[in-house]
Amino acid sequence: MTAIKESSTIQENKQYALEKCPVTFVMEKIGGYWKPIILYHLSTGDKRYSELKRAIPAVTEKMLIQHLKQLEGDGLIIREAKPVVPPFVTYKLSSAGTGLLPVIDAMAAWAFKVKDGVYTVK
Amino acid sequence: MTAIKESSTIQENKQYALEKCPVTFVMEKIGGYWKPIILYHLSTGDKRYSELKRAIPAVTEKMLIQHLKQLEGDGLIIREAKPVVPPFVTYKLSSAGTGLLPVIDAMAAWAFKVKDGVYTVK
DNA sequence: CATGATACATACTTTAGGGTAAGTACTTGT
DNA sequence: ACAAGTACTTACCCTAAAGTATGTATCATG
Repeated sequence: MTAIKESSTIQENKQYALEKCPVTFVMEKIGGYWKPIILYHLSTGDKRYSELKRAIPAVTEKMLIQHLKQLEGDGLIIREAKPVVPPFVTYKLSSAGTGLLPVIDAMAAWAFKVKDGVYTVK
Repeated sequence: MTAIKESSTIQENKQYALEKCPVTFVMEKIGGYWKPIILYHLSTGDKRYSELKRAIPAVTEKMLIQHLKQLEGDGLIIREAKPVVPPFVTYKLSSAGTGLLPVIDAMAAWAFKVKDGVYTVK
């Protein structure tokens, strides 16, 4: 989680967009590169950290926890750690995270329409 | 439109994500900072370039056309230029772009639920 | 006694996206 | 003759997000 410069225009614009545009607000939450994928994997049930890692082989560990932490910080997922060793940590969707599933579904529906040639894209 | 390095891992991962995850495919299309906002403004009807500019005062001209070109290139919007001087250019949603509106709506619905305290986020 | 599995952390580098500032071409209005 | 409005373009800079590489703690097992 990188430090942010409050003075930069990009941050001011971010502010503007967040106030003016609900969509941008959502993008802030699920815009990270691997976030939608993580959310998708959690939509099919709770997963351990290592399960997620194996499910998404292309992501690095740094990116995985970074996004998990952000999603947790944003209240979209819930982390549960059993105080055992070796560690046993599970992640699951919160109600807010579950509420995002219709968004994910709408996106997937559009993408599949594109794939099926209903729309001509790119 | 910046040149991209084909060799970079980020591009490889992009490929992976695009194939594996329909949501990421959508993000690619509407993930630009001002794209959702542009789409939103076009959802209420055709707009001239200058109208969009005035409607979104915080965006710079460079960003505005850059994103308009990308959206046009992706087939989400249609550009119509009348060969007159001063120029008269109109942008409107394509059918693919219109098909994205449910996604936008689902996002907005979620954002408003968060605002109304239905979910606890951040 | 050292290797593997668990779930991370941390220092450093790269890259893509976004922003700034300025210029272009053509015509109408003052 | 000069500013203003139209729709861009182009060269350069800066930053946030992504990636690389390596390290940590604890215990069980061969």
